[in-house]
Amino acid sequence: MASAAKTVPVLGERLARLTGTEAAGCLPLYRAEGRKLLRARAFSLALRRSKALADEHRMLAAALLKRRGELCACEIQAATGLTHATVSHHMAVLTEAGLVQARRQGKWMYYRLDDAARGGVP
Amino acid sequence: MASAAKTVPVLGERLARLTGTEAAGCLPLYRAEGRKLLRARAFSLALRRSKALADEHRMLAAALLKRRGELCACEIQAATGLTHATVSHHMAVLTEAGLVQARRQGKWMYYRLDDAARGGVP
DNA sequence: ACGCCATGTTGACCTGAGTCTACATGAGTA
DNA sequence: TACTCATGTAGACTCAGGTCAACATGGCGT
Repeated sequence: MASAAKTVPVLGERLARLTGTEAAGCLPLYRAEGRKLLRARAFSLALRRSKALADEHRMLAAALLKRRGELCACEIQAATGLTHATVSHHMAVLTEAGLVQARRQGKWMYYRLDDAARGGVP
Repeated sequence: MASAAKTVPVLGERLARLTGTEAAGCLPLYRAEGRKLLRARAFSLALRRSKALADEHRMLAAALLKRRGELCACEIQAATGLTHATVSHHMAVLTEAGLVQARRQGKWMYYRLDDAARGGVP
């Protein structure tokens, strides 16, 4: 891009002035540190969990599970006022993020909060 | 809606069968518990924080701040590879959520992670 | 005062995600 | 086996939000 070719050297000079290092080398150093963090396993796990709890209804379901211990899908549907399809979608997101464990008993599906996820849920 | 008028009584019967309570009364009970949780201050705070960390670049900025202690806006820009406008927007979101504190020194703007926010950031 | 530089703000665009209806699946039951 | 019920899945729609270019603000030096 033309914008990248224009802004990047300027930013490099600013960083060189700020850190006292060589202008050509300091910019890739910052980028490398950022990319390394993005690839870390702990990073992607924390991001998945934050994204899973970044919805009002999912956070509500998690908070209910924290209080009640275990709830049926239809109970969560009643508490949230959503369609059963939407509830199923939300619970799948929470389960895939490792925040909720699902258990099937006959026709009913029971969910409970994973112990590792109690922090972050009010 | 016609859908609400149709699905709500059925759901009430299911819940009554599940909990052993009266069909007419148990559905509003679940809804009331949900609404009460949604209004709680701790709930909205936790939701704001999760939403603030539910973005790859904001989580990256928070993780960098956790390691470096304090960073200039242009350093975060270099590490994320974003425009300065986008970085400013993200840092405002983190600041409003109470996860990051901003400090102005001359022309530069320094950010650092709030102590209460270290959990949840990898 | 004037100009430069680092950052904040605005407006528009566009992708992603929450939501619903409709249909599919799977478990219990007659 | 056929029927019913609870839940999962697919596709479409809609809107919040991430992104950038352009402009505005505010601090420092000359």
